[in-house]
Amino acid sequence: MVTSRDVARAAGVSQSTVSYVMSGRRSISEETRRRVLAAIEELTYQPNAGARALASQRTQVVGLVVPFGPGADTTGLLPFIETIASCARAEDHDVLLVTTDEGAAGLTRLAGRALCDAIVLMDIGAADPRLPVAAALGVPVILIGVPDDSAGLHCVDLDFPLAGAMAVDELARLGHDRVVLIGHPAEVIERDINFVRRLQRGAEAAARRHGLGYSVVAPVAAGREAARHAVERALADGGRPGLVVPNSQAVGSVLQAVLDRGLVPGRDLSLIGLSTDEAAEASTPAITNVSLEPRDVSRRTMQILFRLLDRAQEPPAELVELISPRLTRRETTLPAP
Amino acid sequence: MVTSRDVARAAGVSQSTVSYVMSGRRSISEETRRRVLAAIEELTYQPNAGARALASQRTQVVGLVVPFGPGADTTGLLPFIETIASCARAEDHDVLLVTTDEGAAGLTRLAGRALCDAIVLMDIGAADPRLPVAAALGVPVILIGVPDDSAGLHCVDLDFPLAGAMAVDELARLGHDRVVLIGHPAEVIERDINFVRRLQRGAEAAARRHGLGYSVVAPVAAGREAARHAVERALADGGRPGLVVPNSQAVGSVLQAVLDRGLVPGRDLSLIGLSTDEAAEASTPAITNVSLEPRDVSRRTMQILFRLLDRAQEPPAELVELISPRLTRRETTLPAP
DNA sequence: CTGTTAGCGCCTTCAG
DNA sequence: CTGAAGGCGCTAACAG
Repeated sequence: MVTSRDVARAAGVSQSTVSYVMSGRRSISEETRRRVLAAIEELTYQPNAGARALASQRTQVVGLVVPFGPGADTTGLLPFIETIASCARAEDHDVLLVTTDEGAAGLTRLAGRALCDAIVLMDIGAADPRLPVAAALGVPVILIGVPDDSAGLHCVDLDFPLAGAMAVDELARLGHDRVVLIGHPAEVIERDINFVRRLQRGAEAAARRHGLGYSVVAPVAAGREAARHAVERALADGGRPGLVVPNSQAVGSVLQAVLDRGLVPGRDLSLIGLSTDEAAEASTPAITNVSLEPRDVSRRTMQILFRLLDRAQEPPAELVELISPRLTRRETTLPAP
Repeated sequence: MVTSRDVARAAGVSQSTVSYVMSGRRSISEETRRRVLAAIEELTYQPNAGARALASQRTQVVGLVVPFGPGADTTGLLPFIETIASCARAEDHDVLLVTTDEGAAGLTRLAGRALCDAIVLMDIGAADPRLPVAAALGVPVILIGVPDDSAGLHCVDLDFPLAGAMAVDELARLGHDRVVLIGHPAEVIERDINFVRRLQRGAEAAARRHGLGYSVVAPVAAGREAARHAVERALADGGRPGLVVPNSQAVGSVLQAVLDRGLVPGRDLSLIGLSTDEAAEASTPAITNVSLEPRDVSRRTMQILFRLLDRAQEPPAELVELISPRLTRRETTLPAP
C-alpha cells in the first residue's frame, strides 16, 4: 500500500503538504504542487478512506436505505438507486446500501458506526416508526416519500395530488363523464404509505371541478381474478368511464381484464396508469401514464442532501418538495376529440 | 460520540479489554466480560468503522459493481442486489454500490482507497477489459458471469448450456419436431457476454440428441416490429416448432407477436423464455420459463467470497461454478402428450 | 508558502 | 487473565 508519506518522500516535501495539495485547503506554490501531483501520479497514490474518515470525521459515503425484504414493493426501484448512485459519484461520494428489513437498527448502525455522512430513506410509511429514530440521528436524513409528520426531516416525493388531478384533467378533456380509480390491495394501504390517499384527494377535487362522476373501486388484491372483479365493478355503472390505476403492479392485469371483456382501451374507454415510463412503453398496447419521475425525485433528493452537507450553504427552507409528474399519451386513451 | 475508552472507563477496565471483549480474540473472565457488555449496552456504544478499518485493515464492506448506466441490461438485477446485501449482512458486512459505467477506475478506487475487503463484479463481458485490472487488485474479486478467460478469478453463473438443453428437452418431450432460438439484438451480442453462445451450444447439442431441427433466427432488435419479423421467420418453415427466447427483455414482445398472428402459445405452439420467474408469472398468458436463479447464484457468490476472506478456510478449488436452472411449466407450452 | 505535531478511535503486540 | 503503549494513514491546527 502506498501512503501519503511515500508521496511526500518522492516529492521531497512533508506529508502534510501532500494532504494540502489534495484538499486545496491552503495555497501551494505552483512548483511544489506540480512535484506532488507528479509523485501521486507516479505512485498511483490513493488516500485511505478509513484514515481519512477517522481524521476528518467525514466518510464521503451516503447511506441508502431501500425497500428490499419480504413484502416490499420494489417495482421501479432501480432508477432511484441508479440516479442516487450517479449523483453521489458526481460529488466524489459512494453509496452504501442498507435494506429496510433492518428497520431502525439499520439507521442507528449507519450513524453509530460512522459509516456514512448522510442517509437517504425510501419507502416511507405514513407513520413510519423509523422517523423519530432518524430525526435524532446526528446525521442528515432525507426521505423519499412524505409521511404524515416528517419530524423536521426533509422530504422529496412525486406530487401525487397533482398526478391524480392530471389524470382526471386528461380524462375530462377526452370527453369522459366519470372517473374510476382502481385502488391498491388492502395490504398495501395498511402497510404503506399515504400516497394513495394523497392521489385520491387530487383526483377527486379535479373531478369535482370538471363536474365528472368519481368513484373508487375497492382495492384490488394481487392477481388476475381480483383485477377482473375490479374492472367489472368499475364498468358496471355504464356511462363513458375513464379508468385511473395508481398502482404500477396492477396496471398490467387491469389492462388485461379490460381486454378480456372485449373492450379496447383507446377505442372503447380510456385507461391511465401511474407507473414508470419503461413499464408503460413495454406494455401492449402501450399505456398512457402519469410517470413517477424517479430520476427527478432522486436528483432533487441528492441536491438537498449535499446542500445539507455543505454547512457553507443554507438548506432549503421548505421541508417538503414535490416533483411534478408528467403525463404521456400513448395507446390506452381515446384520441382527442 | 461514544468511544471504546468511554466504555472502558464505565466498566472500570482498560480500553484494550473492551476491544478484546468485542472481538473475542482472547479469553476474558466472565465477570469483566459481563461488566463490559453492560457498559456497551448502557452507552449504546458502536465501534467507529473508520478507526476499525484503519487499525485492522478490514473494512467489513463488500464492493458490488452493478450494470447501471447507458446501455446496461438491468432486467432482473434487483434480486441479485437484494440477495447479496442480505448475505453480506448475515456476516456483519455492508455493501458499497459501484456502477459499471466507472469501468476499471471503479475497481481501482475500491481497492486503492481501501473501501472494501472484496468485490463482486457483475455484467461480465466475454473479454471484459476490467478483468486484468481486477486480477491484479490485491483484493479478492468474484465474477457473476463467465468470461472467456477468467484470469484466475472465481466465477459464478447460471449453467447456460444446461438451460438451453433443458428448454430443448422439454420441447422434445412435448412432441415438437424443431426448435427455433430467437436471439438477442446485435448490440447485446457485441457488447456482451458469451452466455448467449453458451446457451446456444447446449440447445443445439440437445436438439441433435433428440433428432430435432434446430435454427436460430437473426437477432431481434428491441421493439415490436423486430419481434414480429423474427416470429414470422421462425414460423415460416412450418412443422411443429417450439420457440426458445433466451432474452428477458424480448420475451414479452415475442409472445405478443405470436398472439398477433392469431396463434395461441400452449395450444398451437410452445414458447419457453429464459427469464425471471417474476416476469414469467406476471405475463398473460404466464410464460413457461427457465429461471435465471439470481438468488442461488448470488448466495453461492457470497459463500465463496467469505471463504476467500477467511484465510482460515480453503477457497474452492474449482474456479467456475455453474448453478442449475429450473424449468417451470406454465401456460405457453403445450400440455404433455 | 511550508514543516512539525497532535490527535482521530481502534487493534494488537509486549509486559506483567 | 489484564494493562500499557505504539501505530494504522490522514487532517488540521500550530509554528515558522
